[in-house]
Amino acid sequence: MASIKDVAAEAGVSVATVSRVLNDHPSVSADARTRVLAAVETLGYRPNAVARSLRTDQTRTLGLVISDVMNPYFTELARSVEEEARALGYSVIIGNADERPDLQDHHVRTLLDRRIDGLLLSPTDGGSPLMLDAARAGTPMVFVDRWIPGVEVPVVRADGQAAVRDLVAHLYGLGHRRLAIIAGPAATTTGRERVEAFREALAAYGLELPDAYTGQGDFQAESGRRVTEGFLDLAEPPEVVFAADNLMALGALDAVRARGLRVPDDIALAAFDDIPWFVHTDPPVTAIAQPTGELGRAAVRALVDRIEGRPGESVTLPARLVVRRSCGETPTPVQRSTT
Amino acid sequence: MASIKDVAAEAGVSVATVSRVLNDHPSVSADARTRVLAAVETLGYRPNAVARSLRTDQTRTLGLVISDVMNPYFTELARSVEEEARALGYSVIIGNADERPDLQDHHVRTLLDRRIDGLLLSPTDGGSPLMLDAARAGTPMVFVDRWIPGVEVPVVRADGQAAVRDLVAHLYGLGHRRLAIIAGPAATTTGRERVEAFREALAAYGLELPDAYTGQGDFQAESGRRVTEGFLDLAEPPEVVFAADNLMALGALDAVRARGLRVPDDIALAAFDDIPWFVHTDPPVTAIAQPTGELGRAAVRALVDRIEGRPGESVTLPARLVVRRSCGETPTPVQRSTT
DNA sequence: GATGCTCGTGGAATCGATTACATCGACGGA
DNA sequence: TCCGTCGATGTAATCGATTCCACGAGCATC
Repeated sequence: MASIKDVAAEAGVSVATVSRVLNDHPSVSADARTRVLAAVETLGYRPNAVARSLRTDQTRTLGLVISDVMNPYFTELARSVEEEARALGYSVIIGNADERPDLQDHHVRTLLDRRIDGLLLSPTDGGSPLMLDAARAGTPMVFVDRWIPGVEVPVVRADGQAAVRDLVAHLYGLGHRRLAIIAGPAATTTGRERVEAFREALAAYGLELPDAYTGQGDFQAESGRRVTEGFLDLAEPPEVVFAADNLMALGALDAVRARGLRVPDDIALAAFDDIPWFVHTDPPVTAIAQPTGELGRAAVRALVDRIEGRPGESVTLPARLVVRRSCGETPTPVQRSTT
Repeated sequence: MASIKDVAAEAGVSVATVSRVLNDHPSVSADARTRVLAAVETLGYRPNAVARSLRTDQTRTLGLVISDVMNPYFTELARSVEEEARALGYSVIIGNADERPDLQDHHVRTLLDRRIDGLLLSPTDGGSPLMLDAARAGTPMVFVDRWIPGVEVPVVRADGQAAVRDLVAHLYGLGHRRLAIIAGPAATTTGRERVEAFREALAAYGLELPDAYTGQGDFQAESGRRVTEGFLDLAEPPEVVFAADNLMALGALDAVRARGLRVPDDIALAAFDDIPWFVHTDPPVTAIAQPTGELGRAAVRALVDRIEGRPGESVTLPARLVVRRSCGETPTPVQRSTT
């Protein structure tokens, strides 16, 4: 592959001049410029990003470590992150942690080794020493969706509290009283928050959330299935199951179907995170939708702000309830949108 | 950030020795080794991958440019690619082309600039000059899923012909005679092949595939919706719509639902690419499943073979039909699996 | 005791860029 | 005419690693 030296030789100038042309530095003669450009053309020269990064100490690359690529929510997040980053002149390297702390650490380490300019994280757990060290060492960092309390890093997330209240109102209105939740891992903020929001919303109606109705999931489909089976085995099964993410909802659907039962007649279902397929499931699933694209874009903006020396602010956007038919037919819907 | 020089100073040896310890070169004394390791530990030193790549001319990184991350099929492919690559000691940088040739070129260019060791491509179109040049210049390359005829590059793909024949047999057996297809872009191999396989399978039953029943889609949901609406507007609409990928099937489902019609009573639906949600759609969708994980792994193995100087072979794996209920109830199923 | 290994080590070149500094010619003002 | 300034350019240092080559010590062989 042609290097800057070859271009310099071809154009009959020094490498410094070539570099100046490429980075359009002002003091270069029109003549030199055209000769260099011609040489670049004939040689098909492309600057070596590796060498450039070594010298300038910046890679114009962002690292994004997400908990699970197979989760449509995170896929969409990743997509919007890449789009916004591209618009701002950055590339993105995605690391998939698969909800495994060890994999998460692996990716953070590789990204750091590659000297990415900044890190976008949606932590799987409470934060490994590695991550904490990186934050302390001043690596530009931003948390998306999930975060780690006590770390001085901007957080970009959706607030689901109001939407969960709307959901509970909707369920109560339909006559449901025994409500259960499939929770996410307690090590994650979203895992804890969603249970808490649910519990508080129930309390407003004088309802309890007994331990038997609090299943421990891990944001993966399989756990949703397992927990739902547990619920169905109870002497008094819940009337509604609220899955804390879309994959666990899929698992719940599997479990219900495997028993030959029907949603919502035998048991109702609602989920956190809305995805296109929920419109077409049997029945369409009532869900809490996050402004995923906005979150991704805001996170990138915050991170790039940090990288380029500006403050970089936390952002919290509201989630909203999307009512469909999985909790029963609504006479007068609480519905705010049907998208 | 600590560099190799700092480690050398701390350990009281030269940088050459540090480098030897890090790359466990044989001729290093036990004493030097322990001192270096201790220094690495106290400084929290991590080798700079950028500098290393510049010197060694290898990044231990693979580029993967896929047509659309939001498509669950490609997401799964990306995931298995990353897994296998990691097992072989490589990282993966994913570029999402969103079915847009310009974006595809953008990603190929950026990846090449970063001097990735090899490129995994699922081309959106017939191949830009950039891609063709890269292939000719000897960049290790492998095509996955889709490929470009006439380019000397291994291809890893699924062969759907037999499965499409099984599908048509199934449809014919259910009494369907007017079969339509939502095709992918003619610029892609999968776009063309699936139509051809369908047409041939129909011919075996003495059926035609009229132009009116061949809708032009682009592998995105919106096009599936548009084409399906066109079909439904025909004086004699088809009895079955076969979508050439899962997103267009989603669009078709949208269109059918929007008219207040039902699958399969009013119109039957089948899709290429099976995804977990198809089990839970209303009704569950009959689909042709590719061995996605296997494809991803085989592609990585072929690419790494190329990179490391071994031949690197093309691989073709069979796809298989998964019968569900979207084409009508089956008395005696052709079904081979129900996963 | 000289010769020739092997082993451990350090010095220095190198990868391909960017950029500080030096140089040189032209030009304008005094 | 002379000097200062500015614009265009080249030389060389630098980023952080790897690796070739040289060198000295220790040891076996003859």
